[in-house]
Amino acid sequence: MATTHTTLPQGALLTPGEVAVMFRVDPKTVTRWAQAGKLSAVRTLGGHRRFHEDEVRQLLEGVPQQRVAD
Amino acid sequence: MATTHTTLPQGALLTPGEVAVMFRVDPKTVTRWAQAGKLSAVRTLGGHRRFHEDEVRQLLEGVPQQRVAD
DNA sequence: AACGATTGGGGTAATTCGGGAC
DNA sequence: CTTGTCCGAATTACCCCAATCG
Repeated sequence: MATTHTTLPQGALLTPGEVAVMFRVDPKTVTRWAQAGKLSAVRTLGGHRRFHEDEVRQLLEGVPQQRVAD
Repeated sequence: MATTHTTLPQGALLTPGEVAVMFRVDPKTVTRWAQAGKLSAVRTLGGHRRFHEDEVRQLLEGVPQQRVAD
């Protein structure tokens, strides 16, 4: 397979379980974050969520986000 | 406005493995999507499946019909 | 024809979903 | 107000091995 393929415009995707491990929370909590719009989610054709690794990493590193209310 | 896509130029074809990477799923899962009719598949003469890059990209961006908020 | 890598088909674990309550 | 756990049902992941791909 050649490496000159334009197949990943975004980046890697993470499963809910992987994100849960990174944040040390329950996968269900990650789901709630997605439902609350705090996390962007891509859906598989079966309805499962996949999260952008870049976004998760930024949130983990404490990159300044936009607070709703303080 | 209507479109002039009576005969869309068939873009590149993707292998099950490539589609699997894009969705962060197992290649077998992509096969099941094809069997379920959720994905249009082109068959090689040997029976292997190939998928339309355009269709896959659309599904990734989540634009089946109407989906704004989650 | 031979080769490594991928795919297909089948079966069986492991995740995830969704709702709802505590 | 957020998080973790419970449940049933659906989806997905990993195991095998034969066939196809390039």
